[in-house]
Order: sequence, then C-alpha cells, then structure tokens
Amino acid sequence: MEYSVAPEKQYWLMKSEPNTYSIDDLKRDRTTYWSGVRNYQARNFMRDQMRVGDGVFFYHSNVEPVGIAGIAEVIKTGYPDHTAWDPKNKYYDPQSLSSQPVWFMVDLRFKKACREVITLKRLKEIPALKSMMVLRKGNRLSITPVTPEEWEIITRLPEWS
DNA sequence: GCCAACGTTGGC
DNA sequence: GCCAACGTTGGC
Repeated sequence: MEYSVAPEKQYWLMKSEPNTYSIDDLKRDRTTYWSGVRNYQARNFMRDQMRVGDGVFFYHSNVEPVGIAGIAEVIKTGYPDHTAWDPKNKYYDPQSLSSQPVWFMVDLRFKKACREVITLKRLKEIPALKSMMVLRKGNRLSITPVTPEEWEIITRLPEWS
C-alpha cells in the first residue's frame, strides 16, 4: 500500500512584457497558456516542476513601472508549446517536433491584480528579499522559483489591498 | 535608446 | 571542449 503525500505548494515568478501580455489581459481572459518560453532553464521549470495549484507572481518587465503586478495560479502542468510548430509564429522552432517537442508551457488562471504594482525598486529595499532570484544582478531568467518565505512577505505588502 | 549580463552557436 | 562572436533580455 502506498500513501501519497499532499505535495507542498510551490511558488514562482513569471515575467511578461505587458505590451505583449499584461495582468489586465489575464484578468480579462481569466486563463491563459504561457507560450513562447525559449530558454531551457525556464522550460524545465514548466515541464518538470510546476504543479497544479502553484502560486505565481505575474511580473511586468520592460515597462514603467517594472515589478510584480498580480497573482496567478497554475491550473495545468507542462505540455508541448504548440506555437513552436507554427512557421508563421514568432516563436516557431523547427527543432521542436510534435513527436518530440522541445518547448513546453503551462496554463494559468487569474487570481488577483495589485492595487499598485510592487516595483522592483521597492522589492530591493526589503532586506528579507535580498537573495530573491529575480533581484539578482544580471538575472534574465523569465521564470524563477520563489520561496514560501518570499511569497509570504510579498503577499502581505499593502499594495494588494 | 543604451548597454551589461547572459545564453547560444559554431569554428577550431 | 574551448571560447569568440553573436543575439537577446531587461533595467535604466
């Protein structure tokens, strides 16, 4: 007899350029698929580690203001990113075959938007977040793990209510 | 628009 | 397997 242990909830931060897809777009759509990731580390997180129910900080990059703009939830685990198969798509990758997909995505559901974006500047000012991955100099990874402690601290900030 | 930091490619 | 060249990311 095997017993399954309820998996610990995990947390992530996912970057998006709001010109392309913003927290307001997700709020409108309610759910989305996270296509277009073409980095192996980020892919591995989606393909191998993300689970249904995981919490996601939705981060706005390359925009003023840069920072966390909302919360989403993983509702579907990693599956092949079909945009890699479409020659007309910006993210087309002929290396990725339907028989052997290279790129993966997950599905997300909107949870909430910040009343006010929690800016990168502000996150940097919080000592307990000093080692947060997204705050590391030179970090370009579009999906990074967030520790439960970091999640806790950030979700308690006044910008949410 | 600039450019530092990083990931990927490909010649050797 | 090394590493220079190149392309991209993303804060500023």
